[in-house]
Amino acid sequence: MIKVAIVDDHKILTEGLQGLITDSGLATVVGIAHNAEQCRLSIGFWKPDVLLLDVGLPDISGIDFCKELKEEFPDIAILALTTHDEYSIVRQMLDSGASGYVIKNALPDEILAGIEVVAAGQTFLCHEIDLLMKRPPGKNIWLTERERELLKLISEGLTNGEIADKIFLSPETIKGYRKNLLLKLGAKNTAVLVKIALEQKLI
Amino acid sequence: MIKVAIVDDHKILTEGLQGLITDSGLATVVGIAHNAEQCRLSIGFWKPDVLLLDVGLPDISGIDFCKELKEEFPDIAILALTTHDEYSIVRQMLDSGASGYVIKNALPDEILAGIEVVAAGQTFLCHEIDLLMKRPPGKNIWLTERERELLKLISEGLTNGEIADKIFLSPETIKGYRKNLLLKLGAKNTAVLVKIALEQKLI
DNA sequence: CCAGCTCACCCCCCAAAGGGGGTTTTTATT
DNA sequence: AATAAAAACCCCCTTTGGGGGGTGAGCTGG
Repeated sequence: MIKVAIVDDHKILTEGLQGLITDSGLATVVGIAHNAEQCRLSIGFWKPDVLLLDVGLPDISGIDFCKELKEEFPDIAILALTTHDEYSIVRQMLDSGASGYVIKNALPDEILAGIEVVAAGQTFLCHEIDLLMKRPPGKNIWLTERERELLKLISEGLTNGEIADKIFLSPETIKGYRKNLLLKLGAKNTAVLVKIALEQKLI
Repeated sequence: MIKVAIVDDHKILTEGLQGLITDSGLATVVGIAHNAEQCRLSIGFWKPDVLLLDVGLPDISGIDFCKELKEEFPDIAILALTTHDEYSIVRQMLDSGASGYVIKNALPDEILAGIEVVAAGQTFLCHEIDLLMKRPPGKNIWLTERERELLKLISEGLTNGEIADKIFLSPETIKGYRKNLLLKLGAKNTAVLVKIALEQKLI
């Protein structure tokens, strides 16, 4: 029997999930946490095979928490369970060591299928996310470290000069990055740039 | 016995909720819909006393749907159930006729309490939202129709001149609005303005 | 009735952003 | 060894934005 632990701050959802998983006969729920801290304290006792992990935790980003868990417990398969359907989030979760990704409005069966597949050591994406990840390249935006950093500072309202001072680069360089970001995201100006950045959760 | 219907696209959550409500003995679940269209078709048969309504429906905005339902069925008490904890969303839901507002990570008991209170014709806000709404004025941002319109156009990348042409005002007037928005939202420039607008869900 | 708000309008001035064109060096990946 | 991509840098020129002032009409609620 597959041992599953759930980390999600929506109490109603975790209860629903627990019922769903238990009734399926596929797995047992060995533990539930409503934030990362609770999970850290208990996961050693639970010893789950699969961890259902929400991305929007109250205390820390699910992406960072996934990285952290994978370092300490590389044998636990992590299945992301979240509302976010943006390429950037999915990619970051998978890069952080998640074995699968299921969105919350998927069919209950998909979650069970996901648990089964990742427990077997394979990768699982729910239908909608699978389609998303397979879109023609260019449709899904991906930025470099530097670009993401710049985008963050721009969205915080820093001017080219201020950014230059902060990260010890020439203002002309910042200008270059800015132009490139406008091009990459297909934005007409800073307003649209910030809008797309937030909508696509690039920062 | 209070008759409750649920409209939410998260199937796992609706199942969990159904169990929770049924087990409480407080109410019965007379129907579940996963989008607005399903709800429209069935609500006449269900005749619920209380409708649990998600704000993030796949087909239409929960705010608009709430307005629509309240016009056709003014006797049904609507209890918003959502992840959003932004002032603007709460206020718009209440203005649209919702009798209560509960966030999804509230305790299950709060949802039951909410159902009971709104069924009795009163207003209910879960603890967190109650605190939010009672913050000192000025802390919660509220914009006029015009300001929201301008903010939307700005975030779509239109320049003052383009906006002026579009809504038949002088570019200088648009400039005035822009200055005022920066002041009201405490933004340093357009980048921050758009960021706050999206974060606070003002548009 | 008048204080307070919204909406609309106007001026000047300079800093910042955006469009156009470039170059070089480092660092992966094949 | 060759290619490609990322990272850093540079100049010119025009448009847009943001800071500082200000005006007046119209509506509303104490």
